[in-house]
Amino acid sequence: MGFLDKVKQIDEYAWEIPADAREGMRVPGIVFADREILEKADADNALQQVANVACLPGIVRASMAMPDIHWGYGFPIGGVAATLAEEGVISPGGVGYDISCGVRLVLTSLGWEEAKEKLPELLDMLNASVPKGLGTKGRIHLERREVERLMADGAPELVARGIGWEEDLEAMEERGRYPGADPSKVSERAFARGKDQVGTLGSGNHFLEIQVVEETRPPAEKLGLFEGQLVVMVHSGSRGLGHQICTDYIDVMGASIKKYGYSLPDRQLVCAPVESREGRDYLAAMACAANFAMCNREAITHWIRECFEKVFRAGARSLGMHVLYDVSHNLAKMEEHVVDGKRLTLMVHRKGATRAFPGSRPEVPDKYAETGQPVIIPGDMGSHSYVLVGTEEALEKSFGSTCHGAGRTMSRKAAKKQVRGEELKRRLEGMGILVRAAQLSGLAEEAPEAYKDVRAVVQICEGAGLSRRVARMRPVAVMKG
DNA sequence: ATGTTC
Repeated sequence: MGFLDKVKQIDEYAWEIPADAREGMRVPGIVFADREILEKADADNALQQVANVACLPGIVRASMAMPDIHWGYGFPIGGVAATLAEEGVISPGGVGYDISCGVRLVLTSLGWEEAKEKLPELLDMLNASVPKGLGTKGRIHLERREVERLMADGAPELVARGIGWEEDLEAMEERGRYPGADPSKVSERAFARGKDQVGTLGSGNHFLEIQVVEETRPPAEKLGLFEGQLVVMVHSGSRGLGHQICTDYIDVMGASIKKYGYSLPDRQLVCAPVESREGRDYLAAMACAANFAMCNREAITHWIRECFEKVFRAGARSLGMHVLYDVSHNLAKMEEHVVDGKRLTLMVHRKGATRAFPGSRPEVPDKYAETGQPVIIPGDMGSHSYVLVGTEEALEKSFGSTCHGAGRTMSRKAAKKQVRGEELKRRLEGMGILVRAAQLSGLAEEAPEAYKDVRAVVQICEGAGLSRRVARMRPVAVMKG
């Protein structure tokens, strides 16, 4: 606490923590927020974390945070930090425990009016088809070598096995294959935790939701979105695999920190040079988790399509079940950016922040060259979700990044104490939202009141120019671990 | 987020 008096307002939605706010800061902090969010972030010690991250070796321009900022391990959730690829560091805490946690949106050509009668049947079938909850095993059983291939080669390998469609790859970052993955850098323990978890939802804030598109604006039509449309949102990550990889490399880098002579304000910021044995090994393992997470969401998509085919008695292709896009909001990526007029190769850490590139970037699929990259923003259970698109302004202001969701405002523990799962389920059903939860206590942790207002978060991102709203969806059915 | 304190 106590950073608020040092913060300077830059414009309506941007605040600067000057580089002299604490010892060791190499760059300022920039937080995209309104006053209310800023004050909460300070009370949460998250502003302090923004300032801490500004001390990382090789960080450029600023340590940033999106309006869904809240306290996290070392780095704030909602944080963006770019370090020089040659002289800077990579830090597992800047990616997070759930490596490549992300969201995808599966479209349909169905209108809500024609589909709503089938909703309970559909939800029950999805509930029976997609494994969920803590410690869950999946339906795909693979030999060790096969899992290694998924980690090394990503979603194309899964598609080659008949799970998912070839065209889905165009709707995934890196075409479903994060480069540089090396399964030999993944520990046996990480391997053991992840190997049976391909195609599982998980728990916590991970969910599968059926939603109805409520309001659209251009270029919605170009993205295949229309008002009244039934869509499916999937939020999941790399499960036990990513968690263990993060744990392993926090240990590895904790042991090597002295060797590199870094003095950091928080032990949780452990890191190693991008160009070091430890840094390269982490990135090779992180890439495995990224590929695993994309395969996870792709396998879940496969079962979603199967359920729709059974319930609507039509092929998934004729039901228009294309993937709009699959975003990862916990990842570090090597990207080129212009900083102070110089083109630099940077390691961009996004932790609870989403890449939001304009169509001009080579990373964006050709089909989105005109519209910009779709960004999928889940709200909390009782509220809306959004489709945004990336902007040129985001590239200039935030290394092409925007928010990732509403952001917690209450700890899981506090939410559990305050909300009863049974009551919440009834409340949501009273709002016309069907609920299937593996555990009612898990539902309570994710209660709407434990989150910020996603509308405000998205509005700030748009107001700051970091992305533009294209569609708003309301949930009609939610499935949680 | 997470075989929820190996």
